[in-house]
Amino acid sequence: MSYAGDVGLWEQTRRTVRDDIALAAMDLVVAQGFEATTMDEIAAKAGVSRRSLFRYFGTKEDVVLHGLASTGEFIRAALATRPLTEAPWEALLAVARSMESTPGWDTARERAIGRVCVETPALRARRAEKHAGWIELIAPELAVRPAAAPVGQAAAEAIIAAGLACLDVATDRWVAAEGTDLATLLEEAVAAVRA
Amino acid sequence: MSYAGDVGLWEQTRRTVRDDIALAAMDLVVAQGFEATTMDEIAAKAGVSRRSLFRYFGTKEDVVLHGLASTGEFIRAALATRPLTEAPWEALLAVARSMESTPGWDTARERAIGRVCVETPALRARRAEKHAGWIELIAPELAVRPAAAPVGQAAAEAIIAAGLACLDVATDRWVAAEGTDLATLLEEAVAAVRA
DNA sequence: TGCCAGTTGACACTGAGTGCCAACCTGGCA
DNA sequence: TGCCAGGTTGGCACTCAGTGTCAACTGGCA
Repeated sequence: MSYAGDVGLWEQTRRTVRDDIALAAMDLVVAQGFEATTMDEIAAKAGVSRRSLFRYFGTKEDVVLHGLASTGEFIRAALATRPLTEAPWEALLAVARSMESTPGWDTARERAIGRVCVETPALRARRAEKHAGWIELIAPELAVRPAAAPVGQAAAEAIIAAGLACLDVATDRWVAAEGTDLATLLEEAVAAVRA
Repeated sequence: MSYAGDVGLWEQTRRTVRDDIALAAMDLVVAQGFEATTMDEIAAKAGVSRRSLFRYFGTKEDVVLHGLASTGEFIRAALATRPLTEAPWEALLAVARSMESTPGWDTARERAIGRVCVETPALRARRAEKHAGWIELIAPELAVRPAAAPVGQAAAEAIIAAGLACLDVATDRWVAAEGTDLATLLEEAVAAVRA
């Protein structure tokens, strides 16, 4: 297991280039929309060849959703730090609340991504696909809690899937209405589901 | 509001052609996989031009997921027949149980679609997209129940989103393991979420 | 200086999806 | 019967996402 920093100069450079590309792409997409932005434009703006762009990101959706790449692992890691006695839903909500105050969290950027997702079916779909990947990643971490009465793998998957569904509903509302914060909307959605 | 039959000869013919295309596509996809099947092959097998195929179905995913086209409306209509005193989750589960015994339900076909979805990210994504569309369709119907204590639109959306997430988890397990029926797996998932 | 491994950019190709247009029904009307 | 109007079909050309291939480049190392 390694920390983010000790991966050599090559990997470090690659990450910087990835971030630059994602940033350039976001500018273009916010300005002209996702469909109207071509990979050629993104490549040109990022100062990289079209072919290299496709080596950094497999699909156009992935460029815009770059910010979500490490979120699944973040949630899993954050979940591992919660006390084992905590029940699944409480642990998940605690992790969600902690995200907004984590270093690297950028509310404006998240909202921009959310907005683009709302108006672009292809991005919503890809985001859902990423969420599906998180389920398998997080479920084992959730299944062992609470230590006294562990839930099964199937139950853990269902809870996480439902939680992410609540997150999607909350995000839609968060993007649409200025003012309320995301964590509150998420808690309301979860409360409705558990009622 | 009109019944399925009274839509004129043209529309009837179109529907038949659509069904034929979807059937032909399913044969090819089950045999060779989704990615390896081209729209040209589907068009050829269905005896229609490539251009017309794209007029019947906007995307390749839609051809395979044709069976889900009317499911959202089916759920909404079935929900409308449930007693208004029933609580949201109970009404939804009752509708789900009723689906397997509805005319037109084909377990083998549903399982085949589920199997293809499991192994094809693009199809999972498109299916999730369809589910998202159902939420807006069904939420108003759910929000008015139970009549004594109606839930808000936001709460209704959260419940449906969570229910569909449970359905996805249940479907994955249903496809993977022969034997158990889908309704039972769904009930287990919902029970885990509500615990 | 020359070798090695990984990266880059150019080119060509496949396949999804779209706009356009001419040919073709089909039902209504003189 | 013949003609007209609206909608359907199929062919053609096009854009764009995504992939395979290969030659040229780059930094580290003996």
